[in-house]
Amino acid sequence: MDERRTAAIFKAFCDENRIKIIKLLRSGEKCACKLLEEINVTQPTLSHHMKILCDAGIVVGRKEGKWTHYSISKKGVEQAKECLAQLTTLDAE
Amino acid sequence: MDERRTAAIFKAFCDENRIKIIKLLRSGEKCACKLLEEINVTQPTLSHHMKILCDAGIVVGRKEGKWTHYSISKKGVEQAKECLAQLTTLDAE
DNA sequence: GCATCATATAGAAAAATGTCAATATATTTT
DNA sequence: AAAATATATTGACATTTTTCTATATGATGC
Repeated sequence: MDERRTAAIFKAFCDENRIKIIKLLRSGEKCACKLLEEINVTQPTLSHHMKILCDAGIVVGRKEGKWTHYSISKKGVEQAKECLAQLTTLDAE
Repeated sequence: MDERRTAAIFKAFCDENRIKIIKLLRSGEKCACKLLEEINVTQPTLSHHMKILCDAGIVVGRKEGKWTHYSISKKGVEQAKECLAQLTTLDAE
């Protein structure tokens, strides 16, 4: 995995508002309007953060009518964990 | 773990130069001057990144005479892994 | 003590990121 | 079709981060 992609993945976790969003999604899928009620930013700012979280692969959005439902991506989380493990494992000597 | 601390931990992994530094340390402890040879930044910039990595707990510095030897902190890495796991595990229903 | 080497700190400039107001798009409802 | 609702995009501004130059600190060797 290249450095640029690794950085993009972990950008999901290096902003306090995004961490709050991820924590909210631990209890299950939520639509953007529900998330908006719970974090103290405007709607365009939330939309911006959701894009970064989706680009990182940590969150997925599911469109249904006029709503977008967001949830934590099990697959994305696994990739992040693997990436972290690979990055921090010492080389065999 | 609070959001501010979580963000500080993952800041270690969201800059391309810091990821390069971590990768260099996978082969074992290295002094700052050795790292400086391998990444394309000035000495004060390297020093700045090393501070962020140390604050995140991912890297530790060991002073020996005029050198500082940096290495990956097994403990810090474990904490980061736990933090990531906790953050991304769905709540029990 | 003075010169040298390795690293850290201070301060400024440049680049990236987070934020908001305004507006666009797409869907549903009336 | 028009109004209302949910979300995305645009563009501007503020803050934060990254980077540099210059300088300071601290250790070693003469």
